[in-house]
Amino acid sequence: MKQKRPSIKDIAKALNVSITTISFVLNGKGEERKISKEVIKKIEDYVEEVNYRPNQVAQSLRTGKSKILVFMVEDIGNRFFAKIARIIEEIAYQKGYKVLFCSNENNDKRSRELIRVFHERQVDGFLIIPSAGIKKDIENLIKSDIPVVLADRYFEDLATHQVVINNYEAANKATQHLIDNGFKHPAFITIDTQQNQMLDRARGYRDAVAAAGLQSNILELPFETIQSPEGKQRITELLTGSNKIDSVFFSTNYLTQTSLEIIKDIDPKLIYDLGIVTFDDNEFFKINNPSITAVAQPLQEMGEELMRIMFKLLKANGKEEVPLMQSVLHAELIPRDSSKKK
Amino acid sequence: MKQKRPSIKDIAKALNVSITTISFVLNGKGEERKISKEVIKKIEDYVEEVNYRPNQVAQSLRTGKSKILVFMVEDIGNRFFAKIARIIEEIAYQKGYKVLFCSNENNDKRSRELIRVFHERQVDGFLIIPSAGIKKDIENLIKSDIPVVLADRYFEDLATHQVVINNYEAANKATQHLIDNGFKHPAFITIDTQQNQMLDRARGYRDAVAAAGLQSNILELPFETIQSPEGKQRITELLTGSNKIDSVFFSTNYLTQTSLEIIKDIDPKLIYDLGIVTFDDNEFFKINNPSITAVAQPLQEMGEELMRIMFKLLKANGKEEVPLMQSVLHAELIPRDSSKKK
DNA sequence: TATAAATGCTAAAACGTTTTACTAGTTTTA
DNA sequence: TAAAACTAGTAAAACGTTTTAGCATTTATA
Repeated sequence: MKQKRPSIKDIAKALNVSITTISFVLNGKGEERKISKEVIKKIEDYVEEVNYRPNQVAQSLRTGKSKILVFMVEDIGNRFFAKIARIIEEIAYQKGYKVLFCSNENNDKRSRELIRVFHERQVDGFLIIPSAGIKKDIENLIKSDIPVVLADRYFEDLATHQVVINNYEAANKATQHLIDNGFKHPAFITIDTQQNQMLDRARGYRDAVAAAGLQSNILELPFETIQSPEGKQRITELLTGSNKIDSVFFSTNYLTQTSLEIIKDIDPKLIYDLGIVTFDDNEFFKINNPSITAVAQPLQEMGEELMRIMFKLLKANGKEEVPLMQSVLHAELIPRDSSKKK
Repeated sequence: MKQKRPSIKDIAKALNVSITTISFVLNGKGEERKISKEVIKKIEDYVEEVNYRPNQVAQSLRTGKSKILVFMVEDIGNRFFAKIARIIEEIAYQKGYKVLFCSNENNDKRSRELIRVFHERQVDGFLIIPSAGIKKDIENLIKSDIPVVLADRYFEDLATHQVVINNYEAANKATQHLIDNGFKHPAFITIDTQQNQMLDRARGYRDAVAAAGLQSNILELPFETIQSPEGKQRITELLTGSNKIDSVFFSTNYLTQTSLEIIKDIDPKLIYDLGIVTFDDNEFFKINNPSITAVAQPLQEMGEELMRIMFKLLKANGKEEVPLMQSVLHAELIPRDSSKKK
């Protein structure tokens, strides 16, 4: 028979002290509240003996704190997000926090719904990779005095704590790298979005191309069409079209994945001729033939920085004013074979 | 100024009805409890108007239910787990459940700690990919009448609800596939563990090799050493050693990844000669040169099945006895170029 | 016409904590 | 030696729900 977990009340009865005293002792306020050594000892021993654990739900109700953070990403199944999630989980765990992950599918409605649900659940803080249209919701969240840190992207005219990378510079260098290696017609494949990280990458590409006096060639695909026949058709057209390109820079990992499949379908040899650079590294890029040049985001650092800021906010506790914390980390270009001129 | 969220008490005051009545109406028991149409309407309208949402922590405290499930995996950053996580998240979401993911690093102590923490947090159910030494803990968890479903592996002499795949058969076929394709010396690289899914895969390999009258050649690496120089050294030895092997079957994705790196390091051409089959598919296997033959686990189906069982258990609610639910799903061999005899 | 049943609602306990305000006794201070 | 301060606690409210038991009225029944 499943016996009930002991509550603080049971302990009080067993030891013949008040609930209050026990609570003080358990929260390390024994000394401060002048509880005698003996009583402290007695309580601690008994708690140990019956393996008492405070009911955290009751604690949450009383204190309004849940020790739960939310990390909202586009898709937890995507390597980029999953890796950061793992890092965040680890850091949170060490400080006694749990992390709820959720995927917004880059969809505003879904994002909104998730924010609402978790806000109700009294989570202590939000780490968010925002979809494009939820500025207002983020704003409201911040107004309600709950810690919020954005990652990967942000909103132009909304002051938020955030951790991003130098997208412009990284994209610029990556494009430059192709040009330096002798490619004359680098194309850029990206998604059609107003998200600033993508816009920055596009700017980086455009400026590099312009600086070299070359022609810019950008293909923007709507997010939803990437896996669809239509999206694939457009990529195929770019790769095989009359507008002779000799290299491609992909703005994000799922575009790379889809496109590499297409490249293989069109002509298995094509990958050896085409110059390729992609945003977001992957273990298999090193292994691939040819190995794939990538802009590697500093995942570990991003996770650490996000949590550093989050803990600052949690500590400030909505009481003291905290200065805006905005970090720009540096992505690293990892040159491999795919960007060598053949 | 951050105004407080309205509580049921505030509504009671505003509408001049009792808290009880409101609670009944909100929980859809209005009719049943003979609350008049007008009062129901009044309450519903007002709730809508002030956008009232019940405090879920208070609900949890009172009901003992949290609407939170835990999915414990080896490493949420690993593709296999991340993909299932995504599927589970989606299904849970539709039924109003949230999912807490956590990584046990294949470590018993960590697993134990996580189970304890979440049990205290009153989560409603556990989906667990167990590390090898936590049988006792799983047993206790089940005894405490909380829904538990194991995935990917299970314990020989513990009756649990579970979803696994036909590891023996899948490994057997994969090995057979190499043999059928003309490879005479297939090796098997796996991790040194007592986890039954791995033992089954090893058996599958061994039996296939024996049936063909060939020599079995197994390399077992301790989990911790896989990324270490020592582990790499042993893989290198197997691949280059005197014991001439012509093909390899990898028992799990991280072994494949590490090994492919090593193969590339040893000799970039080697991958074209060596026969390769791996457990766990990956988007990049299709793209790779040569494309890599893989045993693809039915991720979608696994997630769905896990949740189907979980919801059955949640519905039974510890009251009624439920029959043991154990599913064996079928992994599919996807033949690609890496297993063709050159 | 008295009683039983149905109607429409509410008071209050309970879930398990934290925290504020208090007390009774002892010691120190002026 | 009376007042102040300290010691070692405790009682009870509060967090926001759900749920049991019950209470007036009104309606149906015998």
